[in-house]
Amino acid sequence: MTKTLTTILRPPRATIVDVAKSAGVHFSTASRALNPDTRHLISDDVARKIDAAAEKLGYRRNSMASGLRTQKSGTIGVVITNLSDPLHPPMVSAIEVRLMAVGYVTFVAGTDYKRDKLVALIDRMIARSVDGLIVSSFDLNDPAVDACMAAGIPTVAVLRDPTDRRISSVISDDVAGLDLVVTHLTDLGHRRILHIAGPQNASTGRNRLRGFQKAMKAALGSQAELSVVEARAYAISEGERIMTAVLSGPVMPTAIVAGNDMLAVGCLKAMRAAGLKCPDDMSLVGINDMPFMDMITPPLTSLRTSGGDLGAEGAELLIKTMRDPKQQVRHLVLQPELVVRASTARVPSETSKRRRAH
Amino acid sequence: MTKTLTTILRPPRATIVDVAKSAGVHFSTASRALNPDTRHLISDDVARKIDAAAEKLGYRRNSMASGLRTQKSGTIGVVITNLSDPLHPPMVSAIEVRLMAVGYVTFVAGTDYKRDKLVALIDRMIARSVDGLIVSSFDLNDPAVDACMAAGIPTVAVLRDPTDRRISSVISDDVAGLDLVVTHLTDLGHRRILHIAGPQNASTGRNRLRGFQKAMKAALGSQAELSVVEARAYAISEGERIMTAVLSGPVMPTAIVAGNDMLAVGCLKAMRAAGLKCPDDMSLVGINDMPFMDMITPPLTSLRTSGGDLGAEGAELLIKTMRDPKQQVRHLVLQPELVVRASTARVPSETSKRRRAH
DNA sequence: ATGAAAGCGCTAACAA
DNA sequence: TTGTTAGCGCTTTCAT
Repeated sequence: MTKTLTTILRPPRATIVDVAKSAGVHFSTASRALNPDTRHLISDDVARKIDAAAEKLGYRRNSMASGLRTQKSGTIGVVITNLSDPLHPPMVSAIEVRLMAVGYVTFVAGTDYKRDKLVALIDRMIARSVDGLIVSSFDLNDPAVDACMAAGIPTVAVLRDPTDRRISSVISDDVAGLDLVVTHLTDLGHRRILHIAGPQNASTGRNRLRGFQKAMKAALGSQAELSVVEARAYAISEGERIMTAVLSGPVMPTAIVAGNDMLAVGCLKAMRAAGLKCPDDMSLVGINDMPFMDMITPPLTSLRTSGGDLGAEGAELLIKTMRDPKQQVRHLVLQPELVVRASTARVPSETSKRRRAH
Repeated sequence: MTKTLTTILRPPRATIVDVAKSAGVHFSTASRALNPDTRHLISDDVARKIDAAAEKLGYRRNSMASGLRTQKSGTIGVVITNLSDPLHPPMVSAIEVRLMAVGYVTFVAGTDYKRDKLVALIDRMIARSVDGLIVSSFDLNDPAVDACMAAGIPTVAVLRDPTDRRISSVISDDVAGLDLVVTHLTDLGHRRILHIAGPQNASTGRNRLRGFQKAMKAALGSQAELSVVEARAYAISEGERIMTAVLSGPVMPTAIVAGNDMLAVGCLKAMRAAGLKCPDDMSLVGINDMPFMDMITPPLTSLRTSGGDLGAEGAELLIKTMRDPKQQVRHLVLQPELVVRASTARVPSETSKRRRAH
């Protein structure tokens, strides 16, 4: 009478031994039959008998026991900065769906842009023996990559390229994208364009800034008036803070290229607060084309990067790397697309400005 | 020479035996020292020696081995409908953060509102020996609950109440919330109010409809003109489809209460397409107050339910249930708050309507 | 094609 | 306080 009430009511999970007994075979035979990779070693009718027994007993392989033996957990860690940035959910979903299809489950966790949280999370994932890691929060030359490598865990960077030659990455082509953006704006007559750059320790921040500078030079040559301010984070509040400062400054840009949509939304708030009309007084472009950016006022012109594609390609790359660890390091660069909406307009001429002042 | 190159370069993870050897103690002593619950059994200096050895070797407990032994995996399954509904990320984050703090990691997966995906996911989570489950996609009287109970897994429902007496839940008080909404609208003079109800197999859909009807009767008595149409899903496309149909119908409501914000956004799109102005021609209220609802045009009046609170309370409840399985089943009901923005206005009088027609 | 046996790394009951 | 031992459920090598 040592068993608890619940144990009596709910029989413990069936093991292969139970299945084997019920089918009248040795448990290792049952193990082989129940395992796709070894099933061919077993005669058809015996295998079927074992299947029947397993079915009858509601057998499910104990993943911890098999993992302990095989040194594979069947789990993948997904580390992102912040689930609440709308770019991430489609990415995470795509990763999850793709990996689920090949039998993995995913641990998802967010770092909140905190370096030490990233390190702690990766450590935890390693302790959990994840079979692979997808990380979208590496900084440039991030030391956290070392931890992954030291643990020998196949890792791919998504949305960030830590520029570590040991790991594959999938990113959006920010340089090409910024060219699209800048060309769009200069075509509309803008010359004084301000870039609110993302954090420069993130590859996105750097690449976009680089792309901006390159495109400005290409479009305007020496005429280009390059002005840039660096945001401390990809956050609405940062966009708001910076834009507020800019608006109280001496020289006003005619267009803003925000480092991402969150920053753009912040800009919009600041403009609104200052009584400035977008795009009449100032044009604004975001990056990522997050959900709902078509619903805000004005609908935001943005560089579209499909989170789903990023995630799917990242998962694919990880699967390849896990299957063959000698797999060559690859860097996928997806092409973004400029979605022109109503936040960008022809630069206001001095005359029209005067007219509107009435 | 059987070892592969990588194995030679990267020594296998240190085990408790390695630590024990290095510290000159028996491995079970090391196990005790390394385990918070049993550490007090070990003398301080020996424990410190073991810590040092563990540190030196970079020891990390093998969670599969210890899980196999203790029958606890240290993992929690989180099943939601759809990560891309902006209500969910804050909820998931809150869950993750709270559970992480007590040592769990979370598997997150989405069902896409598909019944069979829910069943498959739960099955998979059970196979993975999750120690607990948080599910926000149960239908009313969902048979999937049986699977959780049969497996003896502590489970809590969040955002949905399957009304199964065996499981705890955390939901928002929809009846009280709808009363807030309806009162707001009737105070503005609205009488012909249409409710676009969520799917009636979801508790949210039902409770909101019930709350709507009750509040309408309470506010308008027999005057109440109750009209309701049921959406097939909480999706923008559904809101758009339904609203389009309504707008081509014979009798026009003066206000819409959408089953959630996604439906509301759909409504807005349809109104816009039909050249109708919100709120001048028609008022609109959403539910959930998702992120960015303050940025759309017009800023949406919505019933705020904090995804973060829901998640945090759900995690709390799960932790309690896991600690003490005999814990009484509890149903938490959080109070929503009406956030009045610009999508609701005084009902247009016939005269003002005529005037605007010029 | 199947059976036998060892062992993955850990925890916990029992002994000393 | 520490050591001994068994065994969680599974895969896999070796033997038959």
